[in-house]
Amino acid sequence: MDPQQRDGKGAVMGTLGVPASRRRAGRPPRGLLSRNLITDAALGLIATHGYEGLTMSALAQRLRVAPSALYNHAESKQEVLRWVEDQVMAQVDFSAFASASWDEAVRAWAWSYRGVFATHAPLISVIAVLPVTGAPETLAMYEAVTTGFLNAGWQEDRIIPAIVALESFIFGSAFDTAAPEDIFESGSLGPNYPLFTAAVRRRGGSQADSADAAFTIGLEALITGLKAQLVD
Amino acid sequence: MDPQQRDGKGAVMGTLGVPASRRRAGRPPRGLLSRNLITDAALGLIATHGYEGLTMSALAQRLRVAPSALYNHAESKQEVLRWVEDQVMAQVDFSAFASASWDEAVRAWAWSYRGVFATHAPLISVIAVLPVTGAPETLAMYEAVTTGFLNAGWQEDRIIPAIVALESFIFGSAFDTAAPEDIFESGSLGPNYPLFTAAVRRRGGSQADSADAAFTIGLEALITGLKAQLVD
DNA sequence: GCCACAAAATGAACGTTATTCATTTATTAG
DNA sequence: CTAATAAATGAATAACGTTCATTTTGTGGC
Repeated sequence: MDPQQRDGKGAVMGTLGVPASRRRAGRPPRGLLSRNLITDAALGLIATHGYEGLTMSALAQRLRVAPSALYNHAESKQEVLRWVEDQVMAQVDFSAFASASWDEAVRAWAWSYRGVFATHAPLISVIAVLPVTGAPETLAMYEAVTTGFLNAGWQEDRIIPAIVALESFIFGSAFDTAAPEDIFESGSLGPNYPLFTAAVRRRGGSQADSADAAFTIGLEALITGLKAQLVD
Repeated sequence: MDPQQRDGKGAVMGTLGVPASRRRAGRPPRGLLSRNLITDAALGLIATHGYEGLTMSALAQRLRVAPSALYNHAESKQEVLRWVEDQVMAQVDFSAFASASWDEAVRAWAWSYRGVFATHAPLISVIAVLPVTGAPETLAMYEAVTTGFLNAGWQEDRIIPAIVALESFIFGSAFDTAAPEDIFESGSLGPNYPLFTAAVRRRGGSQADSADAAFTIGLEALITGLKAQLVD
């Protein structure tokens, strides 16, 4: 797609044509790349072309640079992904922990968290396993959430497991938002599974509605259940 | 790795060496491939070399066949992955729904489910979005779970959302089991986030223990919370 | 029993992808 | 001023999924 973006013809040109200015090799007077520039370009690419569109070549093209130039700044694509991850995490709104009740804060935070990662599902498998070391935005979120839990009277040793449990549910739910309308359609095999098929039919509404309903039910259950564990 | 599995030397050979019998082109007398053979080989490959090891070339090599031969049976690698998926789903134990109480059944099923997908994490992003159409093992599980919910007195229209909520938590938790020991180690940034850092320190034990603890807390909270929603 | 056609294999391509390396140029430290 | 380093290009590479022409074999209809 998009045959030759730069110019064409190996000819030296310049005799007539528009700039076309292919940069010659060698360090340029002023740097063309930086961690921030790369991260922003990656986020832009993801926004317009999705995660399949995020290739090192496309990234380089968007930055008007050769692909190999990226490797002077990032060790690998994985590292770029890590930068993106922290930026994405910064979009999660945890402000409610500073003001609202524990219930309300968890609710607001969880909805925001799921919303953000619904559009960044491919990051989930990376994030879920990635140390937070060197991810300041992520750490800032955890600090705020921890504070909220402490203020609500949570025991210190129960906080991290509770956060992990909530996050697990949020991540799983983020995947669910991308599920197609017919995910539970059993097709020709349907009659073999009558109770399930009937239950699926009772659950009306669009897929977005279904995903929201499941998230609501699960989140409220978690909030209730966690609070119950708190008192004993 | 494994330099030349087939033979070596372009020479015709046969004058002395062992069989080595490189199959000549053309349809063989008896078929060498089938959906089942391919699925089993894929599962074997995953078991020994993980999901990074599951390539079409490796699959072909294990089946002693040229890579292109696979495409006479599977449309794509994605399709092979779908076959694998249904086989993996068959490993989930949902038998408790036939005998135990709702609480006990959900508990047993969820632990089994998480255990299975902890070793098949790369499948999660596929499964979570894949229609169940034509996946009999998956459907059998849903039918059994639905039955268990009905017997426990659940309203038909609340069952699917509840299952989806539980699954979301299970999938997210499966990712968590693969997290490294130091996932919450804030490193040099630590002092900036004192409450979080302290809470992390209070959570002792290995990563496996931590993951189990978070899963226990979340699952018990979900069970409690869902039951609470049931009565109102 | 022949014959056309479909099915199933090989092996040689192809287009992407991430990544590496030699080379060139510019900035910066001593 | 000079040596080292940083940052770009462009060519090359290996791996991966996939396609295609070709060959051989099985099969169903006359």
